[in-house]
Amino acid sequence: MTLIQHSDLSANPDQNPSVASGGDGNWHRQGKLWSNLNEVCELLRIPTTSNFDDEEFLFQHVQFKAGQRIHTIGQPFDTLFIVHSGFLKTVLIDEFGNEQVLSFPMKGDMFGVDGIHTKRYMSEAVALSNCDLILLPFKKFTQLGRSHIEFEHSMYNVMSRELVREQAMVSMMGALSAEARVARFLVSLSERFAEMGYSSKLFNLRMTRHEIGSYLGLTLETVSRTLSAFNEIGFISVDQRSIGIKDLDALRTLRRLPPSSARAKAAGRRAKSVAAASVHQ
Amino acid sequence: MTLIQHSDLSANPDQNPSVASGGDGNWHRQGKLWSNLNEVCELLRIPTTSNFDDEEFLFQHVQFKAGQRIHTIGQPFDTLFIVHSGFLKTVLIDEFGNEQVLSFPMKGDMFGVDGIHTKRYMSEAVALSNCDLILLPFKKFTQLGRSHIEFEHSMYNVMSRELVREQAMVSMMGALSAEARVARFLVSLSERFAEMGYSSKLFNLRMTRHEIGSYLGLTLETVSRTLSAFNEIGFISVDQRSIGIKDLDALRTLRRLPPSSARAKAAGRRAKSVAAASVHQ
DNA sequence: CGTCTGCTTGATCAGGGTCAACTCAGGTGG
DNA sequence: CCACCTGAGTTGACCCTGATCAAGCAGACG
Repeated sequence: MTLIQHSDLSANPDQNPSVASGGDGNWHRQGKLWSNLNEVCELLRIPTTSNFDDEEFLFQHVQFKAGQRIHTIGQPFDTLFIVHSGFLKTVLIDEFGNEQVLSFPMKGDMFGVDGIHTKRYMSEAVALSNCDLILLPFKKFTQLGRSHIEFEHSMYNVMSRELVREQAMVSMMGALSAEARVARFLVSLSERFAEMGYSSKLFNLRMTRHEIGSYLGLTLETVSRTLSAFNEIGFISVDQRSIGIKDLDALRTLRRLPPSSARAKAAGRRAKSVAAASVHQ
Repeated sequence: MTLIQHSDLSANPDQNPSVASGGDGNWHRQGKLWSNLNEVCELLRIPTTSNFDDEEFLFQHVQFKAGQRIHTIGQPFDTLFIVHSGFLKTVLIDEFGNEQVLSFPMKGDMFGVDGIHTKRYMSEAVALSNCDLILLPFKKFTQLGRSHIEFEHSMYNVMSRELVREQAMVSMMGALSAEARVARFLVSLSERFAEMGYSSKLFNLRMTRHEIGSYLGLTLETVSRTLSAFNEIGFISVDQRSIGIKDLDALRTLRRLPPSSARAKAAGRRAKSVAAASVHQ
């Protein structure tokens, strides 16, 4: 079991968060317990033309503490989750217990979508910090799509966005060098923090080197070495979990190992090539 | 707009059947031009409780010849595609023009989903063989979801399935050795062919070694070498594009190949059960 | 018939995985 | 308060997997 250190906390993860019974009250310490549809859409960064201020649709919040598991692989699916605050990871566990990090959901991200297909979650979600999540019961979700047409579009939108993100991930894993992967990871983190209103120049990693490595298809040693190298070059400053971005542009355009050849070769087919390949060299 | 010769036809797929001729009629050589909702659902391998035999909803087919492009990156999105017959690839093109294969859509697969988010296709789809595709205008798609509830579920289903597939892809690229990737690729192809009613033991690859390599995050040389190695061991037989599966179970459980020194002996003894050999991690 | 593209195979080399030693921070308990 | 422990992180040494470079072959096609 190469599981997480806090597994003791998640000892009772079966206590289904979607129960939504107002009975025990220990999980609403943050005070904010419900969001309306407007807030949800805003959080998801999807445009809403009409006004959903009506209290007709309210969505419950649930809090998790760092280390707790939100859902596990194989658990029956009935709820989607939206991150209101906090940081998480979603992982796949292969046939022999090795975990593969798939994403690091943070404010405005949705997860649990992989459960729709088989009606069971195909991945596991774990809180990396204390989290405030919005529950989006799948039933309610589809109902909403029917009654509010633009919300329906939004949902397709979010799912499509996830798919595009995964595609970009595959592309990165398939083509980029270790340095380029780490660099892009830092850039995307920086941008994410900026979107969330935090500093894009100085932030704290919420995940371990091991988790970063798993996410990027690298070992923790390689991640550590690469960060050190960036630090020496002056691209960033590193102190444990604290990262300072010094030269974002360098990180953004960094690529070692130019995948070579294959260049014009690909366009070959009947050469209707659109491309307009912005060359950088 | 810089598209294929059929772009004019697909630009306006909602028109009634009588228009079908349209002028140049070379694309309806297969005779089958329209499918109803039942056929579409069956093709997508999603259960349908009710009966959609009504001719109310008909979906136009379009044929493409090998090498033709169905859509390109950046092209305005308005249509999803379902493969009725034939083989395709979808590719991402990075900033330097290198192509990364994302999937090999075949009968029953849907593609174009990545266009929903930004209203532009984020990938390019190319026919690897002559293809018969079903057009699913996104407008019609969402309308259907509203009027036929189980169809709506089905659509979420298909999108979720795609996402799960991508996740598995990421996991594979991040964790598996070259041999394991090629082995799994062959297994999944075999299973796909079985589903489609073809032989799972003997089939033809529709894609080049280069495309396989791109899909798996490997070079074409590595793919070629790995296939040759599998051939020597007796897992498969290879002759150019023709693949014969000899030991599916070995391929399925393979993680790492024994060193080439030991490999020669194994091959000599026709040893077949050495499959799940040395494991690391 | 020559050319082109796809495929195979060999030789070489380096990126990054593996193993190991060590430091550091935080938590625990005497 | 300090000794101790544990897990995260850093760094070095080594070496293996798979990329790169290169040569040769076969089938398709104008």
